[in-house]
Amino acid sequence: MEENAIITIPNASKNHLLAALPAAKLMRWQPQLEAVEMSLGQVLYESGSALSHVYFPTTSIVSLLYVMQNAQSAEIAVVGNEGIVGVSLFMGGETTPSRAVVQSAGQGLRLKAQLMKDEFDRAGPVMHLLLRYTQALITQMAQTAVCNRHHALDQQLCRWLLLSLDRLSGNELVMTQELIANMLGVRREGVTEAALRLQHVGLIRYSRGHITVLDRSGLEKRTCECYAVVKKEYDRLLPDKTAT
Amino acid sequence: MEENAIITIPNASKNHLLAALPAAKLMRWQPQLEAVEMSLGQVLYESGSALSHVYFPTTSIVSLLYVMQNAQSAEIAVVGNEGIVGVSLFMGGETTPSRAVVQSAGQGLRLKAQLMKDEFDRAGPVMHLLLRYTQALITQMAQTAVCNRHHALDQQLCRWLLLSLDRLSGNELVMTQELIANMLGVRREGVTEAALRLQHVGLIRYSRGHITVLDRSGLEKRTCECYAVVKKEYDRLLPDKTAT
DNA sequence: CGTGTTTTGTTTGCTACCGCACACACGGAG
DNA sequence: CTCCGTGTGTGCGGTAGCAAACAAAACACG
Repeated sequence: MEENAIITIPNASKNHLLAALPAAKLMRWQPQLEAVEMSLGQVLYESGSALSHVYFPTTSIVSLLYVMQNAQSAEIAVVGNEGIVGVSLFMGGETTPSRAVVQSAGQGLRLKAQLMKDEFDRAGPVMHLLLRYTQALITQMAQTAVCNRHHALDQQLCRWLLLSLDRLSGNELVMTQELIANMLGVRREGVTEAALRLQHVGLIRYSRGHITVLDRSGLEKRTCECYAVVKKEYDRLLPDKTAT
Repeated sequence: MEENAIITIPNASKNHLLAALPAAKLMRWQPQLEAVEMSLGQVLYESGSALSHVYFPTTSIVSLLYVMQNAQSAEIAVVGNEGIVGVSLFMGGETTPSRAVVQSAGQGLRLKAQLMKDEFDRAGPVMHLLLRYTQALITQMAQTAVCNRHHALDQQLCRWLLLSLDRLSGNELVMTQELIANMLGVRREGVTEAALRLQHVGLIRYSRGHITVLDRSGLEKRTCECYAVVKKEYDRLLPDKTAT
């Protein structure tokens, strides 16, 4: 269960949420923040199980997804270096019906559940920051519902690529079509066809689990409004402090 | 804009959230709670606009829905006498990209935005109650996304009827198929066909905007797991105080 | 170098839902 | 009673995504 390799360099705050903390607060947290390596497919928490830690991804991406009784799945939201995994901890429910899975391997930091709760219950700026993040997450979920209802697979794939890209640096994703299909809750063949279409118009290049985005603005043109709605809401609720 | 008829009987707390407040707290709130009549189709808040009040439905149902640029829509979640409309107020974002529309006419209570914020910022039991409610709402949204992805219209209709029924008393809904179609984000004809199927097996009776549920447990058997997941989460996070 | 595995590409029906067009039918207003 | 508006039922062709089966690459490794 505790298979995370502990890294000795507590890779400061490449996580935007941590970076947005008051400097003094962050200093106080440093000793408690534990750097962890997150491997592809690793489950951070299971549906209905209590959380031992909250996670702050830095170079990894985590998917929140619901797995149905018949093993079909659908992504609810995605969390990367802009956020935190485990909001149900401070929201008061302790558990959720969804599962958190590492979708793109990389590093992150984690904090013991009790410490997170104590800090939240101080009801200071940290709490308000976390709540604003949670609202952004809510918007992402809402838009996922809309997108699932109305938009074609091509557009959804573009949205998904863009959301993932925003949460990593670089323009390459390590991700098989099979994996993407699980996230989007569609057939793998459907993803193959959609990806081929994107490839033929020169937006991406695909090769055995490696996607290179060649034309980001082209993707933005091709996707549905859902991406922009979500992006705008994250930018509004969590302005980038490093820009000041 | 202020078209709500003010009722003189401040119909105490048929709203479960209000009922779950500490008695002393509720007493203090009473003078500030304004009873309002909510009419079918009334918009409580518009996408992106600031909230003047939060609403506690008592005998009404409110849909949170997203309206796309091309005027298609999809319901994100539904709020009735178990909840509150306007969580973005205390979550800190002030606005959301969705719209709140009265889906079933009836009464409710409302509270001025500033009062709600002040109370929330006390960081006491009220805050924790509201956050637990918000988490339940999150689950509903997540499950809406899953349902939109994977389940057939018949099952979604059952889920929707049950969710609405849980938020009202009685076994009748006043609701045209056109309206339901807008909520589910499907064609009106699709709803007609699904409703006919439910009618033929004796689960409901439909007549010009009036749906009578004849066999509730039959609906529960026919719907997808999404309904149970959401119901269970509401029950878990917001245990019914009147039962004690 | 060959063999097995993983990942991607292709094909053939099939079904649920869409978009459109139109028929009907109930019920209130005159 | 008749008319008209709002709801509801139906039929038709079109299509996106499904399910299943299979082919073909790319790679990994003995």
